[in-house]
Amino acid sequence: MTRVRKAILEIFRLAKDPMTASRIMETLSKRRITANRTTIYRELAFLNEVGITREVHITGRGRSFELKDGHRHHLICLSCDTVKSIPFDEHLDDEEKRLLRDERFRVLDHSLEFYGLCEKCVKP
Amino acid sequence: MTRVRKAILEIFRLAKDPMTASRIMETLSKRRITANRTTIYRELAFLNEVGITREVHITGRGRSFELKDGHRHHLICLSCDTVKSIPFDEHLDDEEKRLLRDERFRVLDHSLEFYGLCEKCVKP
DNA sequence: ATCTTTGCAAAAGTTTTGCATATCC
DNA sequence: GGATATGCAAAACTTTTGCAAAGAT
Repeated sequence: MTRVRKAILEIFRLAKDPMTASRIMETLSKRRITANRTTIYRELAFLNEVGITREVHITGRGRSFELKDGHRHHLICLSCDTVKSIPFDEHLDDEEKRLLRDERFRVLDHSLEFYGLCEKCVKP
Repeated sequence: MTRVRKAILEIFRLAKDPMTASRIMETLSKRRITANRTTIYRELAFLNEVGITREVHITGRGRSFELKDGHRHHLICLSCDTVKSIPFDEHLDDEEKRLLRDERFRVLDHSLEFYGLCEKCVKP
């Protein structure tokens, strides 16, 4: 458990959104923590490999990462650009079973993002 | 309907996978069609804006694009790296209704990718 | 002492911008 | 002719690589 790793994990803990490499760099420098770009990319690769984080792709934000916890899906507001993470949806279990049966595809993981209007933006 | 646009649309028609900008550039040059990088990025942006294509993100492949047709979801094999597009799954309608009711989030679009093992790779 | 992480410099890869020219209808 | 598309050069941004030094257990 090293200096940079600790700092990055702390950022992930506080983050409400999936974080890109460059947002992590910005956040680190705001906190006056120096860390090289290379180190950050390597750390992100490491955290992914060992299964602490997972990769997320949101249109318009590029490659991002988030902690692996119960929140697997995302509600992305096209108007205010906020991202809300929501818990796993059981509907997909049925679909995954169907894919194994009909397509003979064994699902190991999935990624699901909803794009639309959040509560604040849907009203006005 | 111009030279480059026609060529790119033809590539999308023949493509079985979502295509990245650089794969489109490679394909064009294989066919001895000259087109500038800039033009390709602008053309991809245009096709997206007018709704002919849509953006797709597949982990390990970066930003890709595909024609908008009935095939909205993807089965991505983690072993042989092939991508199969499959039709829309109605299970999500229920989930989208639930999100409107419980989260007050109005879904306008979504992105769903399954990662796992395809028929060929699941056997051995 | 050994294995892992870090920094640095440099390269490779991706995407965007501004401006001038060509093409389309 | 006027709008739109294209090419070029350059810049900005993102990610990776190789090697040497520092840090962790």
